[in-house]
Amino acid sequence: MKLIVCEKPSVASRVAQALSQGVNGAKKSGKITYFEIERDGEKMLIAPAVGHLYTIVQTAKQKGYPVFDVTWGPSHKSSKEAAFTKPYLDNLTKLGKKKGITEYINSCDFDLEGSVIGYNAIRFACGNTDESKIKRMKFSALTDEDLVEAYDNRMPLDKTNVEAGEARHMLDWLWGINLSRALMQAIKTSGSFRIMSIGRVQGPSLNILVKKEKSIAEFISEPYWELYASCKGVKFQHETRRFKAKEDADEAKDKSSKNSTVSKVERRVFATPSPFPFDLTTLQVDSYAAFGYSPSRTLEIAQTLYEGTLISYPRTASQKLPERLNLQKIIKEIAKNPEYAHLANELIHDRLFKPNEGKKEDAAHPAIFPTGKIPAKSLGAQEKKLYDLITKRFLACFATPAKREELKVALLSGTEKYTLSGRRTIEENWISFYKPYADFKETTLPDFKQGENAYIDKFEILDKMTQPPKRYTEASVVQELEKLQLGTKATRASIVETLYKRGYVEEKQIHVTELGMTVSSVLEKYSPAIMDDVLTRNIEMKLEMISEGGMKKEEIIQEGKDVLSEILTGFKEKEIEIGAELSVAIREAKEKASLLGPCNKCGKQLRLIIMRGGKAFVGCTGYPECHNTYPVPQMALIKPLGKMCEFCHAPMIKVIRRGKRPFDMCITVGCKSKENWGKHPYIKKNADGTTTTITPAAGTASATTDAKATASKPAEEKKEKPKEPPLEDEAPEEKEET
DNA sequence: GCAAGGTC
Repeated sequence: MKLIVCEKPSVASRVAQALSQGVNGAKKSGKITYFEIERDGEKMLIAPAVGHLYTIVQTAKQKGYPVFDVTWGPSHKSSKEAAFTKPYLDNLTKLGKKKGITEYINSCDFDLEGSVIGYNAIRFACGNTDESKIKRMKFSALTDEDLVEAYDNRMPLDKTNVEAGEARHMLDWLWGINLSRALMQAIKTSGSFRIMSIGRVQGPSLNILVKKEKSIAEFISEPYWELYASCKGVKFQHETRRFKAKEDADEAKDKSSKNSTVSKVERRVFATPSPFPFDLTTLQVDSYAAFGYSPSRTLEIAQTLYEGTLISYPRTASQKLPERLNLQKIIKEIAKNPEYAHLANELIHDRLFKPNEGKKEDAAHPAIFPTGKIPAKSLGAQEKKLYDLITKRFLACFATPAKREELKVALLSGTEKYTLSGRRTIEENWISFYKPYADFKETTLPDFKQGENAYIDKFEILDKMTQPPKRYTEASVVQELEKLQLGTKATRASIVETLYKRGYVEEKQIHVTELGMTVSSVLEKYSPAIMDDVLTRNIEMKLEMISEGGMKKEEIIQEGKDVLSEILTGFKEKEIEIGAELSVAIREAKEKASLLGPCNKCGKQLRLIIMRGGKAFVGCTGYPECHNTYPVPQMALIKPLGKMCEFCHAPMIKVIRRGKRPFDMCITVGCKSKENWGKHPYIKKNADGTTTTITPAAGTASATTDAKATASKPAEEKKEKPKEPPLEDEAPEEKEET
């Protein structure tokens, strides 16, 4: 009997199908599905992992740093978030105990992580210590042919890949945990506490943002002038786009004449190719642009669609859709959906079944595509939107290039030349498939003829200032990280999220906070390697040496420990100094997180106060002279927004509750701004366990027995309560931090 | 509690 371990459930099912030639063989072990099939007269078990089932843990229970002794332990024991891995691990343990297993086959993705996932599952979960019994399958597509071939030609255990992968895990842990602890320890010496982190990817990611912050701070805005001539209702700009001195613009204007001639009319038709299929990063960028969903939210929604078998695997870097996916059939399936029938039928009618592919590839997965299954009516609003984006994008890839026209007109006015250009779409083609997500500027110019006399109605000089470099958004950082090959397609979004969570960065147009700047400068001084992507390059090189057999894992890890040990010693010596520097930024961050704005009674600052028991309210920094207070929602994370309510002019706060949509409100009880909230009924939990649905507008209440209602609130908040925020889907994404 | 990397 053979046991095949796969990286994830969907692959286990594919492998089973391919190797059994269609016989299902699915078995249930609790919630887990594994497969028992027969091949060449031999029984085979095919079971899924769910990514890593094991993680690095430290060998001894020790709190400080440095810590260098680590080993593997079950993921589910290390964090609550990994609880979902336990049943998969248990299932492999159970199957591994079966008698008569002669061969264990690692059938995970063919990369370093896949080699580690499968190997750890086989040795730790299945309990096999005989390495000669382990084999490795290598495939780059999940087709029957590829899988059968990979099985027939299975390789011996790829031990060097496993070792390289292990080294990656260890080095990341050692660098990350030790330096994070060093930061926290330094802060403790100054009497504060704060969770800090830094790592091989976080460091350079923060660095990218810090560099931008510095370039903005150093930027000196300079004035410049633009000169325009209005003619036939459109504005021509002087060929000198930016005048550095007002006098020069004035002079050019003086040399111009209202009676001008059209000196050039140039028309050019050009093709705009249809878009590439979505890889994860591109999906995240477009989803951010279209809906404002953060990259990690987009991945979450995509994961839901994938689990509902509406779209293919979303964690892909591929921009290719191979023919074997049976694209024609998918398009025909989509044509059955009234929402997309007109688009899909157009492709079918014109026999357009070949997509315009991009360059990027992914060894394990094709680009993201809809499966053709028609979504249920009950699909959530956000899921529906993302599905729409993915489906229209998919269809647009097959459509023909758009035709656009560019028109350039030049005026000769006195001795001066003015130009104007505009672009418009002549044939939409793929653009009509990708509406409303395709966004092209359409400028239609009035008719101009070469040599014609054109009268200029007026000249205009505009004062302008040069603008600082644009800030990154979450989506554009993810894109930048991909360019620099930092992190992976599946982790980049969460890395950026971590920087927010640590308070190193803030706002949608990303600003680095004082804390982020200080962390960056401290590490730049004591451990510059962690802030530089050279560390990643270096580690990648070393890993390659391990997997090619030129170096041993132990050597590389020891080398890392030696370098790190020196850095940590230096850090420890300066702990108090570093702590003092960081604590200035932390105090500032804490204050910023609690101050709301001026008190309407005494003019001092209002402050969010959290009592020992966890109860929160807004008080005045002028206490005890000023007794002004406001209630705020309990069981919630409250963040000052730094702006005032337009109705009552009291400070606004953001309310973030576990498992709910964050919302903004002012702190005034019964403020006019909350009137509209009453449009939606809210559910109140009664003392007896029943719930009451209240529609504030009508003032009526009806009892129901829905047990899953919102938590009850303390007494003084009840006045504030009949005002649930609007349930609009359009609210931009917010981070949950509770 | 701290990383980065898989995945439901």
